[in-house]
Parts: sequence; structure tokens; C-alpha cells
Amino acid sequence: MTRVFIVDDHPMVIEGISSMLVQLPDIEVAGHAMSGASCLGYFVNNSADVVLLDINLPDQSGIEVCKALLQQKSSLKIIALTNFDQLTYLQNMKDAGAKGYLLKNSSSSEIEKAIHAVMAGNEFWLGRDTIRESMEGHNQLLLTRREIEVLKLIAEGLTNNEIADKLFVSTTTVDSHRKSLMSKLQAKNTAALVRTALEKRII
Amino acid sequence: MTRVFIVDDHPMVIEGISSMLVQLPDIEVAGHAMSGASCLGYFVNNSADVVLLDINLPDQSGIEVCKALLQQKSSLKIIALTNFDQLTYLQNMKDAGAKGYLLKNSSSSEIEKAIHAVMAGNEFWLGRDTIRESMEGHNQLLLTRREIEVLKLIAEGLTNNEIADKLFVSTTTVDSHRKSLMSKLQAKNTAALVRTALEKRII
DNA sequence: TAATACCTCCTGTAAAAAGGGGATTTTTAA
DNA sequence: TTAAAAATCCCCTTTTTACAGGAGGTATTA
Repeated sequence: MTRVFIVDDHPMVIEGISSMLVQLPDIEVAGHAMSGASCLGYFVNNSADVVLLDINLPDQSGIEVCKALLQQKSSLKIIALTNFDQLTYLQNMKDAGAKGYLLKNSSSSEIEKAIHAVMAGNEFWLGRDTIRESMEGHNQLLLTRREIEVLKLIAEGLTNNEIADKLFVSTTTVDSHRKSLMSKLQAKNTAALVRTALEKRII
Repeated sequence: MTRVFIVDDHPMVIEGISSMLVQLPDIEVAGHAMSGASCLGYFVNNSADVVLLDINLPDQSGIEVCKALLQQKSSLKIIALTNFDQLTYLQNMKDAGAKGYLLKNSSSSEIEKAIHAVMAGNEFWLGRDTIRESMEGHNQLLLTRREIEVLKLIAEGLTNNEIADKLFVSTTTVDSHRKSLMSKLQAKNTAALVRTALEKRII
């Protein structure tokens, strides 16, 4: 029986993954945490085999948590949980010792496959194309590093001009990124863009 | 020992209030729920003395939950939890049988006072001016019914023109509301407005 | 090496929003 | 009942976005 611990600050994700996992025969949900601190707190007196760890946590980055967890219990198999947008940070998770990753909208069978893979001592890293495919099925698209950067600044209330100054590029470049953001996130103006970005937890 | 149950869909609020309550001598946190359904589920087999109940829940309105809870257990003392913006719905909570309300950023002593008041059989309703004062200390301002309505539509990506059509008012009126929203929420453009609104959980 | 994705930059037009000012009527609360 | 607050409406100007439609350079990789 593999014991899985879930770390994500979004109730929906925890509920969704838990409900899929309880239906699997040889997998058990050991518990969950909604912050890095409470996750680390859990592992002081408790344990698990696999940790599904969100990269975006409210108090500290999943990368830090990953390192800290492995220092405490090096036998832990950590699988990064990520939204479609945060692939940039995957390399860091790998470097921090994670054994695989999953998209948050993964199917039950994908999650099962990943857990079995890491328990068998293998790693579970999908290629960029596989991600792309899996996301296109869900009407999602990869955002690039630069696009995420611009998106964050837009949401902070900066204008194209201000963003251009900050990133040392021209205003038209910022506008290009803005256009592709709106097209990728299917937002017809800035308000919808910011809202979608926050709801999809991209920023 | 007064047993308090907290219902709010935001982890931060639950953590915040819980951590304040555990420090109070005669108050105990009975548990928490993050949706109306799971709250009602809890009270099937369990109980508490006081329920701190958010008005904005993901699945159903706090007002419905309040009524349902009191039908199940009429002795429950329900205190509405609200953000600075949702005062419009307070009267409904009162009608639904709530015994008082608290702002989510209330101090430990205010929460204690409210709990003791309802346990003693009194009600705990602050006047509009008291709220206003307490909010000005936190750099917050009351949003009106109409402003919240406009804000929601802005965040959905509607333009002033579209909002005007929807609400059967003139575009300039919508623009006025927009201006006062930006001034109240201290946002310098739409992006910041939407972000602040989502972060403060107004919409 | 050829394809692809990404980042960069451009022109131009039209629509919306931001910022300033002010005014009237209707609602609400004391 | 009366004052305050909210909701409605209008003017004007400038700035910012939205939309269309490119194009060149670089880096990765099949």
C-alpha cells in the first residue's frame, strides 16, 4: 500500500486528486497540507511514501519545500504538481530532487502511472510535446517565460510603457506578448486576462 | 468551554481565526469546513456551540447554509463572517437567523466579544459607522451594491458600454462607478482593480 | 540543416479607459 | 423630516489598449 501526501494550497486540487486516489486499490491518501510550513510540520512526526507537491505555495516555493523534505527523509519520492504555465520551474524541481511531475488536471491513470513509476525507482518526466498534447486536449496552452513575466506585471497594474522600461524592451514588444497572452488565455481585454490568470493560478 | 466551528472557503481565514481562537482560554475550535455542503455534513453527526459562517461560499450562499443549519439545530449561535464589501447581505443573514457578525480582519478581542455575546443570548451587530471606522483603520472602504455589481462585470471582461447595456444605465454612469471603485480600492487601472478585487475576495 | 518556437520590433487605426471636473435625483438612516 | 449617501447623468482631454498584419534574429532540436 503506497501512502501519498498531497500539498497544494487550493482546496479544489486536493479534493480532486484525493477523490481519484481513494479509488485506486494500492494507493492510500496519507493526508494533505495547504502550505509549505504545515507540510514540513506533518513530516516531523508522520510519514508517507510519495508527496505530490505544488510548485506554487503561499508561504514558500515548492522547490524549497522539496529540498527541505528530502533533507529530512531522503527516501521520499516527490512528484511536482504544476499548472500548465509553470513548466519553466520544472528544471529547478528536478535539481531539487523531485522524481517526476504531474499536471494538475491529469487523469486518474496518469497519476497512478506516475506514482507507480517513482515507487519502482524510476523517474516520471514528460517531454514538452507530450505536455503540449495533453494540454491541448484541455484547451490549454503553454505560456512562455517572458509571457508569464509580462502577465505578472500587467496584473500589478503596470502599463505597457512601464513594463517595457522595466524589462528593457520596446513597448511594441510588450504589446506583442500581451496579444499572445490574450489569445492563449482567450481573454478579450485586460480585465478578463487578469481574472483568468488568477483563477488558473498562473500568477 | 465554548466549541466554535469555522466555515470559510479561504484557508487563510480559517488558519487566521483558528490561531487566534486557540489562544483563548474558554474557547475551543471544533473544526472547520470550506464549503456549505461539508459544513452541513459535519453537523449531521457532530456539533458545536457557535458557527462562524462566511457569507460567500463556493457552492451555496451562507444565507442558505444558515437557514439549513438552524433547521437542523436551532440552538446554534451563528455569526456571519464577512469581508468589508458584503455588508449588503447582512440584513439577509439577520433574517436567516444569524445572531451577529464579524469582519474577517477582526481582532482577537472582537471575536471573543462576539462569541461571548451570542453565548450569553445577546446579539452582536455593529452599526454601519462602527464598521466604517473599523475598516478605515485597515485602509478599507465600503463598496456599494452597485459598485460590486459593476466590479463583477468588469472582471468578467465587459466594457463600460456592455455593462451599461446590461444594467440599463448610461455609459457615463458605469464610468462613474468604475472611477469610485478605482479610488476606493486604490487601483490605478483595470488590471490592478481586478487583481485587488480577487485578492480581497470581493468577487 | 531545416523546422519550430520564441523574442524582438515595426506601422497604423479604432476603441476603451483614466483623469479631471461637475450636477441631479432617489434612497436610506438617524 | 432632514441630512447624508448612493445612483444617476454630463462634459472634456489624454493615455492606454485592442486589433490587424507584418518581419527579422536566435536558439533549440528532430
